[in-house]
Amino acid sequence: MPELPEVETVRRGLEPVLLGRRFVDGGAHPSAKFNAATSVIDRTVRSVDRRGKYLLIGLDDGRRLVVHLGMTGQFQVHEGEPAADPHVRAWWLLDDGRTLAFRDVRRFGRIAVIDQDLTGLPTLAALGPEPFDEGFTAEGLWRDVNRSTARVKTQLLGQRVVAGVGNIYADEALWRARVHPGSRRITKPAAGRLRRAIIDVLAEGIEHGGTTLRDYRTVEGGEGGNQHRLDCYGRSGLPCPRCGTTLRRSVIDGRGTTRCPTCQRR
DNA sequence: CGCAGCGCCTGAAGGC
DNA sequence: TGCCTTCAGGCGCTGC
Repeated sequence: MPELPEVETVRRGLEPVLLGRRFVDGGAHPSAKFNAATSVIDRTVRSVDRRGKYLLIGLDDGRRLVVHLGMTGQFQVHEGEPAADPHVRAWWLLDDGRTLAFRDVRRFGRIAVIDQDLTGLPTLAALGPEPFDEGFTAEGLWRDVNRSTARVKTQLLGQRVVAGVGNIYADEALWRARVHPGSRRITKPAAGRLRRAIIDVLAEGIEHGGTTLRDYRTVEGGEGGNQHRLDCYGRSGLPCPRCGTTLRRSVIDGRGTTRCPTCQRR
């Protein structure tokens, strides 16, 4: 499941491929989730950015091509024509002869073209602070989490208190900060630890090229390396790396969740 | 306005 | 072996 580190790794792979290139042809799955892809034909790429889990490809007419990878979305670059693949939902021929393909088996991804003000995608416009920006503070995290009655993990997944965290990095950050994922309120010290943990697990995820559990691939087609460094996510039944207690899996608001029963108390 | 709940998708894994 | 069921989960949408 691509989260901020995976999307950032993809962004870094796309940038050298796309910067300055013009889309000279393209095609898309007829679904409204993908068919905007063809409206960028004849446009030139001016920037390749990321906001939360969204990729923002800036165009020479001021608009942006926005791509969300969903659960199984991946980009591939081919020299010339790509091989036939029923899971490719959109493709673009570039002016250097290469082809960029967006492949998404489960079709949870989404492609849109929006104006500069981002209002074309309300969820994007409403995202919380980028975790690496100054605007993401312990004070703000404490205030926002406690303003709602929802569980802290659910709020992290909601993209409003901070952008870019998904199920893997939520479990990792909560474990590292020793915060119970089901808590509805957190103390100021806990908010401070959680902010630090979120920033660190995401930065380490980027540093190691993202977490490949099944579908996630880099633009070059490789796997990430962060799956070998997880302390908590997906490790139910194994000992907590900090205290040795057996990690336990449960379901919180419908999301599979792993935590340490000793380190992460309410 | 906030939020809970459901639906979207399909391949993999588990049960019998 | 093969069929069937369950699960994974980010986010859009609906309705209270």
